[in-house]
Amino acid sequence: MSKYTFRSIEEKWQNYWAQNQTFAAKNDAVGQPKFYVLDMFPYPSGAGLHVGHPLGYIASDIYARYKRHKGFNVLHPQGYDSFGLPAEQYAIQTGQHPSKTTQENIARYREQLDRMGFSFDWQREVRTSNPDYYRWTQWIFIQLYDSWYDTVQDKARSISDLIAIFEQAGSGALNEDLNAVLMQNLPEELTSFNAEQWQGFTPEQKETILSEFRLTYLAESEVNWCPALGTVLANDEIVNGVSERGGHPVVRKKMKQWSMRITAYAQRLLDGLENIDWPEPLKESQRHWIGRSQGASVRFDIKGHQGQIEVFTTRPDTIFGVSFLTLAPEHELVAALTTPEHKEAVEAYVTASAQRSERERMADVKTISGVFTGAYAIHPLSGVQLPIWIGDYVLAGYGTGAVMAVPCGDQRDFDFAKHFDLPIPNIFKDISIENEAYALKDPCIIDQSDFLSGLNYAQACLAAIKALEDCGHGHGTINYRLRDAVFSRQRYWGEPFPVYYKNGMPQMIDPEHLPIVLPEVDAYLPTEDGDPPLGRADQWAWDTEAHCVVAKELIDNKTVFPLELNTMPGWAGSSWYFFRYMDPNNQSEFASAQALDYWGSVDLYIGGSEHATGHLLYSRFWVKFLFDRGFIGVDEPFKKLINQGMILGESAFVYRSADGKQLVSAGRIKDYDAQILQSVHCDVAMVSLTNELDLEQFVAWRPEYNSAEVITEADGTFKVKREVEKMSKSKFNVVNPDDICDQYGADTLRLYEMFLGPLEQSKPWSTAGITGVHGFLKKLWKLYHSGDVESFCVSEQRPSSDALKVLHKTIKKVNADIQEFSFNTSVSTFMIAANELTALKSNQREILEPLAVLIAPYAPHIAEELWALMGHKQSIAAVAYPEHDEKYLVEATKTYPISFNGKTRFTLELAMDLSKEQIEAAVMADERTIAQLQGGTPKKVIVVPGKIVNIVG
RNA sequence: GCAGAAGUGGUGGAAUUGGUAGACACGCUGGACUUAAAAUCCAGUGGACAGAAAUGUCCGUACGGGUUCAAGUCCCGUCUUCUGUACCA
Repeated sequence: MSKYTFRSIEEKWQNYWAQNQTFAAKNDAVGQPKFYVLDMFPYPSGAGLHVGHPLGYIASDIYARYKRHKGFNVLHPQGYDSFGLPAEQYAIQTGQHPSKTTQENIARYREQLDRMGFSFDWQREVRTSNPDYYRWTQWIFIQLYDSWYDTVQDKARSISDLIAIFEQAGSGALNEDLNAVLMQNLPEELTSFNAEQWQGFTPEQKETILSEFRLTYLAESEVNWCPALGTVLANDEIVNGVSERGGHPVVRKKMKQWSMRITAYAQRLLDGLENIDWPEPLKESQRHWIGRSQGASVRFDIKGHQGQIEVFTTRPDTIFGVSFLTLAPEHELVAALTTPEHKEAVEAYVTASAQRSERERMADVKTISGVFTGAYAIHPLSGVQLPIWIGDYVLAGYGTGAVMAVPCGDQRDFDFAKHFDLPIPNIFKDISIENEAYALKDPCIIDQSDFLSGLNYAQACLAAIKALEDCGHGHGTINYRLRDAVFSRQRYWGEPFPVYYKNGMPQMIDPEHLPIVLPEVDAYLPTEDGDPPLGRADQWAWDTEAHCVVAKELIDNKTVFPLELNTMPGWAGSSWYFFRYMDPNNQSEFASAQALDYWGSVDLYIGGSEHATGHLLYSRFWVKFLFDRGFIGVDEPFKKLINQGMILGESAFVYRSADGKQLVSAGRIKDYDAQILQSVHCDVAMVSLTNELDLEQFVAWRPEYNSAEVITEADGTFKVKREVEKMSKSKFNVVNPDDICDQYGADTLRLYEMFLGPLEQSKPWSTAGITGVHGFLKKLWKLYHSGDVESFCVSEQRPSSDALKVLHKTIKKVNADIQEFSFNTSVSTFMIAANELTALKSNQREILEPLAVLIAPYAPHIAEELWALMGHKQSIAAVAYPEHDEKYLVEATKTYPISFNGKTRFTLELAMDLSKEQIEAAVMADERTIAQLQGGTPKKVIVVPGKIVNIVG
């Protein structure tokens, strides 16, 4: 009866927690502090969970349980990021509806998660593909569409405010930044208008202007289009200019797509990083992604031409070092500028670089290429004529797609100038630019630069900007690398847009008629015309009278209109899900003000670092937007973030000869020419802990080796070679947590995953050490049991001071460890405690009750069982976490009374813990120090066994 | 190239943040129990040298310097490995 039967214990308590709603969070806990612990929710893939997935969940669960013991009202929910590509790919191949696949996968995930004893509040589960959920994703989209960013108040406001401004005062009421927006993309007649002119614009003209301000807008943007596959590909789906799957050619194609104006928030996204507790590397990569650089915008007039070329530079101090301009091949002025005699060469160059993929261009940085346009720009300060070149080292996507080339100060400009034999004026005093450009800003003086000569970098920048502003050819500015985010996907399995088109203009559907539910289609592929999969839906038109989705054939462009065919990207649903957990069943709002106010932001967020510039940036953007518009009260979603490391797999390789006729054991490969041997993955399930392969199983799995000659080790075994790789189905190195739970139990799995090493570090999975952790749990169990029959036995006697010391030492360490997220060392601490208490044969209630609570966050099942055996009726989850008492830890203090020569007493503060005997021996042994000791009471005495090293004070 | 993190026994990893390096665990070796195996328990386990033994001495935290009574920890330089990112003007 009383062996540690983990299977039945774990099942019992998992059922108990589910039935009693032990971990339900309250939205109205008066007077109780709240704590919100969140995991990055998973995409439910068909492969199920492997042992790497739970690592972060175990850590967050320990913390959540710990906080409950500490008296917090803890919100610890879980859900699914259930829109996504794999389910759609599977649908394309099999015709099975992605929603069915997704539901099956979720069921499997849930089963696996339940076995590990997580304290999730499942009442609050959310799924991004659920219409009740994406209804609010659509709602947020509409709010973004109905908003603009006011750079004066530095926040998003309703678009109706902007319309009111235009109606009252026209575009003149806008500040400089906002006016610049008007100048950028609009036809000239719309760039400046007064109130009457605004009133006179057609609705289309008004909309064209407004869409320059809306936080989500339709724009022509470039995509990677693969005609053969009939779909758009992401950058990482393209390898060497052809599609990863099938190797079909990919072209860049402009398509009308929704974009998110995240650039409006660039500065605030940067500033916000200062106030959140995130790992520095992750903040660093967000900073880099946002890529703020300060400099100047300079406009060059063009000889014999109307327009201007605008460039961005971080070095306005080098303005007199400019010897030519370079445009990106895609620059809009290229065609207009090029003189007839250079037309042919320029066109050839532009076509050639258009055919090179972006990746190719980036990879190939060494080759210098370019072509002269025949046109000249006028230097705004000196009036000198500067040749205008085209070069593909200038990127269309950064800055203005044009640079002022300063060969003496920039290595790329220098190389370009050398290659095409362009002048390289030196504007740095006493610095040689014979062989390379001088790119440093600091210890140099500007020379040969008119009024800038003699100034240093900072002075020259200010003076140059002032001069440019005075002559109307530039101004100081800040440039960001961050681009607006394309928000349309030509896919089926994503949120439909709440948008229909009236005369080609997008219209939002009234939020009260949401959700717009994903329609049925006959296949999950694009249409023959290249429309996205939603183009196949029959029921896909909007009836503006009945306010519902109707059949496409009813479209009459009077009351029934076509709906948007794109869907939203994966990050749409994941950018706000953490708010939905607060009030998951709300039918009238995405969450109630009361719930949002109570829970605020996520106190602790645990997940992988791969989301640094995706999910974690977009979420911050949406949260700041929702904050601006007054829907929520916080402007950062995640106060503290921890990246758990990845658990890697240990792949196993079998060596075979190239013709497959021989299999060679790992220890014998040195006898063979390495050239002719190949390694192939084999399933780790067929390999023992000593790397021995079960050949029978292997041959059954791979019958092609049925007749192969097997070269074994001397002892007749066949060994594989191990290598650490990412865990993946295709590498046959996946370890399923279910198997571990079957063999050792969930508590062992939880402790072992923590024991493997620091949470934030990546580490290979190896089952080798798991028996140690399992043995510890058995030892713990035995502490509460006695005798040969191992019956439950806890003594009511007072424990010894040694036992109390062990307990309080453990309490102190574990409390400190949890607060620092060093879960690995607290597992060791538990093991030490169990060893010491076993040695002391200490089984008193006063020791064993706190011990059970202490371990409950880590190994909740066994803790609950022991707690119940000790006669408690309520779950251990509600018990206060033990606090240590210093009085049991006397030896940890560093103050010792010392007497020698029979009479004198001193109180010494020591640099390390030593016994009284050791200190006295040291004092007596060191005659040199006795005089010093007699002179007063030293502050600090450095003692190592046997001698005193130093006395301070 | 740039940025960030790291380098400790056969292995995973500890080290109170400057105080006896190698906790804890795996593995290995020996022992107890057993007909035997498994399980369990006990002991040993960084290296070298000396000793029958307890024990002692020296060397040891990637490498080379430095600061300090004292350095895995702090400073300078070098090497290596990961992880991002990249013609960013």
